[in-house]
Amino acid sequence: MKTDVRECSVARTLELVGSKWTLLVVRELFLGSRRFEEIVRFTGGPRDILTDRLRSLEAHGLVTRVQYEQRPPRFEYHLTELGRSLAPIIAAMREFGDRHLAGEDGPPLRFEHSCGSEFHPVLACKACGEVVRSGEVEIAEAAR
Amino acid sequence: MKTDVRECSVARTLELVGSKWTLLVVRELFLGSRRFEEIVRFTGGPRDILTDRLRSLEAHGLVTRVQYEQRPPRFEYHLTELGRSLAPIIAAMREFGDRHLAGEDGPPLRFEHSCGSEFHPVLACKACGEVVRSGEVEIAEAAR
DNA sequence: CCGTGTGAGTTGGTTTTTCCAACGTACTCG
DNA sequence: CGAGTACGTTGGAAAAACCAACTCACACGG
Repeated sequence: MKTDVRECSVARTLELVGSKWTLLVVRELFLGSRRFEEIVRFTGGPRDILTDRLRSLEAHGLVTRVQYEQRPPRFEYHLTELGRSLAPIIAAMREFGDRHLAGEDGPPLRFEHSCGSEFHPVLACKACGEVVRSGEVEIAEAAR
Repeated sequence: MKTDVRECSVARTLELVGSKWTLLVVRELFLGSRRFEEIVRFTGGPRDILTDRLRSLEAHGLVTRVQYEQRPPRFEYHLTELGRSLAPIIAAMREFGDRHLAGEDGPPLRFEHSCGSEFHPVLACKACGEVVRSGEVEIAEAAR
């Protein structure tokens, strides 16, 4: 049996953020959580796994761990520039969830854009600048 | 210890597509694979797990399993409309991978926006429609 | 009509991950 | 002093993933 695994950007990205809890950690950091206890509380993930995910994100340069207190030693987690560039992935998931798996309660956190109104992230097409809705993006070509 | 897990669209989306191999199966279907053996070959995933993922995607209405031959029984997998609306998620992951984890080979997946040009996702503010740059989004209120 | 091949799984057993509760450490506060 | 908080680590159980081999149903070549 020939095994002809496709090397692609999607697979490579999933290697960084594809394991359980990782993207929830990232979401939590986007939502403004900085401390370990917050991440535990708001994701609901096991502490040891979350530790592991944070270390892994750190190792890949998506997150920095900063000591903000020496006595006792306390740390904060921040997304790096690279980590923040995961925003479209989180945004696309939010969009999908909002549209197709909506709960009654709205988004748990409110962001504000510099335009003054509440920020709801959506994906836009870089070429035309238009906001993209589900169904407007199609596969163009199957490059086998 | 209070456990105040955040119910959000990201978490709900991850419940559908967050387990290992699922998004690679979806990518494969976007790339035009239809048959089980193709999915096995191109994702490299274990057959039993891939079976499980396909059943799960089917159960959630993201994929349909169609018999295209009775003797011997053979099946095809197709993304449903709902499944195709995962495109922005896959696109965002591809974009991240292309930009930051690039291999030599170009992007295997080409998406097309309805405007006609190749789709590269960027983040925009839903309210004003403007493309967002880092630092333009602030937390308005922590709704914990 | 026999042996080989293909497609789509299923099975049994091993390995790897995850999960959970409890513990440790290093403080602060009353 | 005792309780509480923050940030983990540990050990063992449970769940998930992995793998090779097997099944079934047929098709095809010799």
